[in-house]
Amino acid sequence: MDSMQVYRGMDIGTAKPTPAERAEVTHHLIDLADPAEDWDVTRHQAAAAAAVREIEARGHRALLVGGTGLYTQAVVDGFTPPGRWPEVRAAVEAEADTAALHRRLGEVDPLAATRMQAGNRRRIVRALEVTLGSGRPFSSFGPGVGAFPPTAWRIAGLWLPRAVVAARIASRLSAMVAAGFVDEVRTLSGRPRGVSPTARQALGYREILAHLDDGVALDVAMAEAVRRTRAFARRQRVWWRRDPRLRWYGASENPLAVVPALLGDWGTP
RNA sequence: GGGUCGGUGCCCGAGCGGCCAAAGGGAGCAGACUGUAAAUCUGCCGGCACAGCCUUCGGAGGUUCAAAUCCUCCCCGGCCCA
Repeated sequence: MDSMQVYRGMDIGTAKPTPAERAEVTHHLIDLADPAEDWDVTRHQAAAAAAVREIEARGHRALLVGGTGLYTQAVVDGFTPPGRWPEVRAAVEAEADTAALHRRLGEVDPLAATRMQAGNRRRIVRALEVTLGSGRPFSSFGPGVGAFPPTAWRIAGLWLPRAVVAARIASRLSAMVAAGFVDEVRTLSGRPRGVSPTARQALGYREILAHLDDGVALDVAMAEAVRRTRAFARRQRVWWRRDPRLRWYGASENPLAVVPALLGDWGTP
């Protein structure tokens, strides 16, 4: 349920499970959207909820696998993200000074203002959009991502030495390129409907698009993709490290080494 | 052998007498986060007994109140001539 595997045609670069793997274990939340569409937490949450219902109706247990912190936690904790107010947003966007926007947020929703960093324009704009658009403070829509309420889900994290993670990221990308990643992106960018802003920022895709469209050398693009993927891995660690409900499982080299311990903990209901 | 351009903190790379422990990237580290989240954003980043002190800008000398910045020699690279 990685956030980018929902896109049809984005297979190699998202490490989408193969047809053989999917025949063995049913995977959900895959190929749900056209690359020209935007995908977001709400859609993701709805799709995940539907999948879980379906799985449990079959008497099975659902496994939520993925590294996108917000998306996964939105499912686990049942976030209820507020709606959208495009006109309000446009008006807010007109103010170029991010610091001024943050001050404004401090006036209309002080709590929200403390929850986000003064330079993070994207988040500040969204909070203002919601507060001004709905007439309710953005912060009233939920306790924030640090509440960690009790949950029926069991949460596990896989922890590998950083050098191992780095090496795996680099070799994984090389393997993807060898498997035709560049051609996949070429096909994608040639599509008449284009690639949505959300889809085009996927790890590896953004860099290969830059190679294809802007003449960035392939090796430079790949190095950037590796760099950004490592940064993402770091953000995954940071996201989950603060969640006291999560239990880490460590392996020194091969992540599969963790399976026995995991099954040991999960075997009993 | 001659000429020339260069050697800067973990890496790349600015600086070109004082305002320089030295711009800016990268890496690394620590974080933020309820509709772009594989996104976006913040802090730290020579050492220490830390409003100060110490050790850094290839090496050794020198000039100066003061040098990463100027001079001399040496070492090491790139390019050009031989």
